[in-house]
Amino acid sequence: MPHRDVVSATAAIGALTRSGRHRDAVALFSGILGDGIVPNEFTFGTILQSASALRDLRVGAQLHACVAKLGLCSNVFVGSALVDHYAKMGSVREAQGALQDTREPNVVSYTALIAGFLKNGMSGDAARLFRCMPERNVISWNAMIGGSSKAGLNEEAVNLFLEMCREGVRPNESTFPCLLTSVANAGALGVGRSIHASAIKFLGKLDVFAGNSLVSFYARCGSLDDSVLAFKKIKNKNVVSWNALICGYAQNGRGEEALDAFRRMKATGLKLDRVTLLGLLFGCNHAGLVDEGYSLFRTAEMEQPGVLRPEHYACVVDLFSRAKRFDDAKRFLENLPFEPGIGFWKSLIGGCQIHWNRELAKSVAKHIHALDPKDTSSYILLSNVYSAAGSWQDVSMIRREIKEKGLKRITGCSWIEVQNQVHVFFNGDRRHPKSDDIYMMLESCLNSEEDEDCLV
DNA sequence: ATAGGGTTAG
Repeated sequence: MPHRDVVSATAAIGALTRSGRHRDAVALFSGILGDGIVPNEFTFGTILQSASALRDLRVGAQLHACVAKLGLCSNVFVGSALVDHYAKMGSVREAQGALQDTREPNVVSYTALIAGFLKNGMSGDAARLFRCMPERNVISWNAMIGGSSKAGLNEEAVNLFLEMCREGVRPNESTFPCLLTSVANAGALGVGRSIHASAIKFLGKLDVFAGNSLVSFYARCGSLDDSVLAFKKIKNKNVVSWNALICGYAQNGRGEEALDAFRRMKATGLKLDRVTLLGLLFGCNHAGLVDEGYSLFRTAEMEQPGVLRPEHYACVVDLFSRAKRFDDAKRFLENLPFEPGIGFWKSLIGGCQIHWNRELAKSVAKHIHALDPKDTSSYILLSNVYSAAGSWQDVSMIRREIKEKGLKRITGCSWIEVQNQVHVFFNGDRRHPKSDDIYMMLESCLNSEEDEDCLV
């Protein structure tokens, strides 16, 4: 059916965009141009979304040219759609240009650019623009909170949320998913509990998005009971809800419970996806359920080969090598349907470390250094294998090599939350204000442990 | 009889 006017054509394009048929939307747009119908600002608003979804800069540029020819660049509606498109494509400069072309940019235009800044690692620019934009609504706050959270600025995300509440802006259901993820990243159980309470206060009931992040948040903070409780409260559980639960069990070393949750998930008629499988394999890994894990992998390989990704194969290598089944690991590695990346060899060398397999570790380290001469962790792992095996000469050789090549190791850290304050510690860290007391306590703990050993 | 910015699981 041909579209006679721009209104019905725009409606048809919009329907295609919303149902994810982006190629068809673009084709229909070209069609109506051919029919001599002149698109309006709403037409561009919807078709630019399809261009973003297709990640097609060429289509975007053609649309922009078309906008310019029609003299619509200064239109605020078209302008914000262009800003959004360029921001989503990672072309921040063009997004800024589109905002400058807009005669009277509004809260939507600014929010689109702020989201673009954050997505492209320009959080400073995002914050500056956010502070000076003429008007802010809940969506702009959500963009800042979500963007900061995704950029790893967890504390910033929480502070923004508090500030938003102080300014009297009511959070909505989109505020909480990212915020809870940030709090989980920070491991701040107490802060998360208050945010949970505030979500209930503002929203009454939580939707599946907030519910899912809550399940994951509690699990990642080690509070599995609360995680299960949050899971039970979700009305329309989807695969993400189950994944949050399964991964929570897996991360806390509860492999059997992860498997059991998976059985219940299947009973509801849901199929596993790549995250489910990853969580299950991870859970089996940490609980030593080698055969169970491998059989899950094989089943998925037969029934849903589409979900398999290199990281699943890497998990299987991990599974075998942790269990000291190096022959199985090597055979599996030799039969991969793709070239193994560096992570595969790292899995294997990790197992070598646990089981003191010096010879295998040496040959695996060669593979790793061939793929990435700057990889520090494999040097460290290799030196750990040597020191576990008592080959001190090899250890000092590796240490010298690390030093000569100027490699930096990424230091692991741990943290603890006390009264809503998260305290972070690195190895040998003395920066904490109560460092002396902490080390004194640590000494006395270590000493009493020794005493116990003596008694035994 | 059309519409724009923000959301979950590893």
